[in-house]
Amino acid sequence: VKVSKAMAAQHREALLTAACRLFREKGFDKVGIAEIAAAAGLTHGAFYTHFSSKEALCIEAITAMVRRTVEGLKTAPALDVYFDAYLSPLHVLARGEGCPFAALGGDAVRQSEAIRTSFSRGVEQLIDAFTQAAGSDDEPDSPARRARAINSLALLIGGLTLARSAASEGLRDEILSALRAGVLDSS
Amino acid sequence: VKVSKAMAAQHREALLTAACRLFREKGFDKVGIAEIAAAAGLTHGAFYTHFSSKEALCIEAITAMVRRTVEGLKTAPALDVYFDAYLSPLHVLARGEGCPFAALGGDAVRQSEAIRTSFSRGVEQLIDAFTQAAGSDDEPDSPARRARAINSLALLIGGLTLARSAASEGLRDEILSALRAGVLDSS
DNA sequence: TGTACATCAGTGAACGCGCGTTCACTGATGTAC
DNA sequence: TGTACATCAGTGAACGCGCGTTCACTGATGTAC
Repeated sequence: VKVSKAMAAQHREALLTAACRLFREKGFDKVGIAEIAAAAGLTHGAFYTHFSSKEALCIEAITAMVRRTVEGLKTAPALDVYFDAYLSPLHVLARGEGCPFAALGGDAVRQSEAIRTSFSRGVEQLIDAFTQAAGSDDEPDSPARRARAINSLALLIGGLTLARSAASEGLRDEILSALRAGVLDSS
Repeated sequence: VKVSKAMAAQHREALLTAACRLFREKGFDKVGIAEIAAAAGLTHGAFYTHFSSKEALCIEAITAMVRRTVEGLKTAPALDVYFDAYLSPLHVLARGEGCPFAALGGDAVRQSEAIRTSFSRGVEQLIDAFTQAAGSDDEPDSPARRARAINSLALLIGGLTLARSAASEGLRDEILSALRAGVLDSS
């Protein structure tokens, strides 16, 4: 059942989009090719006409998620709004659409070297983007500013991880509140 | 091949110890029963005379790792020494012996409800212990002090996750340095 | 513009593999006499 | 203290299952005439 080139390109995008969501929801290892293909409305066999292997998909998915995250940072209205949205119950629940670094940071370290490398490149891009977003426009990028950006990122990622580990809403909201208050102090 | 009760108890401990190390190194899903049993010097069949299932082992392992982490916090000499050790290249590399929350926080959320519950209890205990460790002895536990403890934990866990994601030593050490400097400011 | 045909996106059966778990069996332990 | 025997920790083959990947096949696409 051949399909028009436009349709095929759409299928490829659908596979990639589904992978980005499912990987963040369940981790790289707990998502199968068949599941991703089904989410894109295809069967598992079709997957291999678009990607050479699961590893290749992982790498493309990481690149895509990082790109979107970095773009989101660049177009963010104000950093305190970004912080509040990041440290919100909504973000805690919406793993599949949320920060790829919080969702997959622990996972990526244990994958193949190619995946770790592409994830690491993502971290570099994230730090760069955050350093730019966190400074005033006239001030030049300084090591101190970069260090502050790294601290903020660590707080956000660690905070979201902690909040997601909380089984009760009470604990979750206490963690989120403490972090939102804490972020204000350090900025 | 029956074995003395003392030997059997030793084998149980060896299974639990091996599981704690391997889970932190590879995550819950990428470690098999056979691998854990082999690390303890047994075959996979013997595993089931000590634990009813892999899930039961995961829960016991989480409890054991949390207990040790909390004890380590209570007997820590000084908090800034603890921070420096936590944010060291050694801790980045020694995943199998390091902080279970940084190693498994992202993983635990995706496991069964029983595992998530026991992990969440661990987070509560960690926050309690850290709140106690971070305050001066005369001052009573206040909500503000608890909130500061949560912020410190988020910074440590997020920072270690970021540092572990770095593929190059340069990036890793930059992240660790930025965090060690940042922790001083907020304490 | 119509027709004949090569291309190739998608299908679904099949593969080898590793997993968690079960179970009949073994033989040292430790107890009852 | 010695002996006979029930217990049970440990072994290894076997199970069902889901995984990533392959491949012969299908039939609509899009091109060559």
